[in-house]
Amino acid sequence: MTVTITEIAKAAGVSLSSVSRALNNSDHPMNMETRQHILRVANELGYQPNLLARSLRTDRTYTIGIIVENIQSPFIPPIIRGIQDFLKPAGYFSTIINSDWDPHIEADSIQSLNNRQIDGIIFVETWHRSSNAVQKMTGKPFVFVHRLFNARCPNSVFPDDYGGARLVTNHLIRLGHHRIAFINGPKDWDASRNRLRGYQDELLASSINIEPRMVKTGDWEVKGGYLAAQKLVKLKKLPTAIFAANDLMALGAVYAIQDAGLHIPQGVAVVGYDNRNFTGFVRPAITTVTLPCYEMGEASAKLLLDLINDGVKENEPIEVKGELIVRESCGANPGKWQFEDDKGSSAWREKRKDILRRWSESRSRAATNDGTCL
Amino acid sequence: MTVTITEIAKAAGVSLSSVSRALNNSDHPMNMETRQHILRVANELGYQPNLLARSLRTDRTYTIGIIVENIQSPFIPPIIRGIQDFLKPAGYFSTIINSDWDPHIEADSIQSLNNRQIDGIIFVETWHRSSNAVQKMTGKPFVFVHRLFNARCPNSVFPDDYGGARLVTNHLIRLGHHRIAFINGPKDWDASRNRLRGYQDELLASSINIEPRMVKTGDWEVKGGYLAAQKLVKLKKLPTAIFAANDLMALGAVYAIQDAGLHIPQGVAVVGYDNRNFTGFVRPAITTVTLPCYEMGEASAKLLLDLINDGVKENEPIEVKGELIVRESCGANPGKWQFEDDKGSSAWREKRKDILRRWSESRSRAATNDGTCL
DNA sequence: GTGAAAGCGCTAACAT
DNA sequence: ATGTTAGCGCTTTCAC
Repeated sequence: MTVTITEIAKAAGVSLSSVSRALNNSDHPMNMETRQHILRVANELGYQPNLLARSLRTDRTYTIGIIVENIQSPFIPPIIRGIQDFLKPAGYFSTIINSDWDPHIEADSIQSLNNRQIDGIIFVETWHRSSNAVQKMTGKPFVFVHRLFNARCPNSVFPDDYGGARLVTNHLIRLGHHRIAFINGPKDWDASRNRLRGYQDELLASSINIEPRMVKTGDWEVKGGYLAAQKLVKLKKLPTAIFAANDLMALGAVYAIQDAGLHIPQGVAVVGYDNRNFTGFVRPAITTVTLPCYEMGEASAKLLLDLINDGVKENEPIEVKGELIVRESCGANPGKWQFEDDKGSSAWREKRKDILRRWSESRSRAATNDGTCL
Repeated sequence: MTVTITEIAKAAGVSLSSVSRALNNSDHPMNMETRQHILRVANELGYQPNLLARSLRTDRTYTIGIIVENIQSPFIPPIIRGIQDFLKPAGYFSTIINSDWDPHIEADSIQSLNNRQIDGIIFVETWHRSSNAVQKMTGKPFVFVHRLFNARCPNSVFPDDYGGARLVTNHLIRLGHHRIAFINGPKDWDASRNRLRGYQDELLASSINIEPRMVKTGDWEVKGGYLAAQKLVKLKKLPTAIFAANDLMALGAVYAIQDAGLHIPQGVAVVGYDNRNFTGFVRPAITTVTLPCYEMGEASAKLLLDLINDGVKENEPIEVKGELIVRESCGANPGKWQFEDDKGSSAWREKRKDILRRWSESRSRAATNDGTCL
């Protein structure tokens, strides 16, 4: 018993087109009273538009596809949330697909999304060229966000890893460190290259020698950080600070330093990168730079919307800056540290205040829930 | 220049209906050769079906809605992944919406999803009755998964918190512990109630007295675990083991025990609950029980599919069991511990092997990428 | 076994 | 300012 505009037309004693015009707030000239009348009738009948039918006519679904590596990866959910928060006011929904790094799955996904007539696609954490797949896009716009290799391409959004690394290095130098070691990620990653460059350039800017033996390569994991730091701690001239290119390796470095009988930050200071959730509640809490996932999500959504609406084909790549989060492990906050809850990314924290208020309201309502459901 | 079945019909010299029948593998009787011919022509023309148009006719979109509290919450992504992995072979896509615990947002979301003619909805981590909202569902099936309060309702999937707590308590008793303390979550949560019951029943089953002073209430966060354990450590008769109702509180307990100058697990053993990612790489690595998110996702997807296809209205609630993950903090693995990577939930690990293989293949391809994109 | 035709619910020319 | 009509691309009854 779904009510259609035909029903409304009959009930209101007008034509289909008038109903359509009223409901869509069309700029076609129209009598204010009939419009009000139609709206009232639609409301009384409990009209719900069939967006499928509308989309079939208008060639716009207000749905985008988000193709991610794996929704369980740590950086993906905040990126998605940024996208969705930006897209929601514009009336867009999003369909999320995991590619598991598989070009075939990715190609199939693109095709399926196209068959569903989506308005555009955001690729999150991909790297390959998807050339075959993208050709099937039949002219729909698409955007890359946090592309892990060769990040700089048109219509893409990526983190300012170079700037973030300079932030960290500068912070350590200001704290008086001159012997700063660097534990990098695998060499072929853009993030590794850019963070290394930032580290080096900032040392140069302060006229500090870059010593190759102070730079080790890890694997992005705790273990790699541990092994690298173990070597650093055995150097004749000990580094006074270690900058790890991500938080997991920073944690590994912390362990290696502790196992060597040294204290953090007094013996060796440690800084990480990414602002993973655990950095706020491990001991010592780890100073780091945010990987601005939420903000990258927002930026990519904005970019896609521009592409959909304006038809500008090629935009400059967009670089999003991270923010230094000073905790215990760098030594800048001696004795001042308190536990930090496990509450997600930084731009998100702003939004969260509001949500927390609603949550507690809702909670009190739930407490009086009689236990039956529905 | 999109090609439609009309095009195909012309090119193949047959009627629309034949094309449709051929493409849909209809069971309508049909000449094998014409079918083959049509399929060939469709393929040559690069035909892509317009699923919107099909759905408008068939009243089935092969799309479901997933309404989550917040996609950034730790347990949500693995649940989503479980849902999507189960739904994918059946050809379903999913649209994800954040409700931020707000009943109004939830109601709006349900309405929007209905307007888009989705086939069903999975509610993830909700609790309120959504009564107004659900009435707008116009008969579409829906399922609750990991409902946080009053979990047991028809067509719902929830974790076996009771059984998990018994698993932990039994494990500790077998390790020789008799004085086992419990740090619970806030009292009004189902998870708190059920985990407490499991703890108590397992003690009773081993004829161990339940001492009220051994049970403290926390806030699910590191800080609450810390404060609760601080009190426990000051008791005249020290507990030899502390079971915290989640991993964050277990970590807080670890800190409190360490701050009291005791060792883990020799002085006091600690066990958590949930199997959060950090439990594998903090020191000591925390023994815990998995919250079976991925599996709950799968179960809820299966349930929804049954609801969509069979029209059975009310199914028994489904309880999903967790699994004990023995690490360092309980003392069962002295000296055997190695770093554990940050790699997500347990059922997921199985699937991951395959994916990792594809990743490395893909990586080598990426390494030879010339840097241009698209 | 094949084709003609109706219509899913809606929008947008094109009339009036 | 309102109404009539022709589709969007597809499935499915109904006729032959």
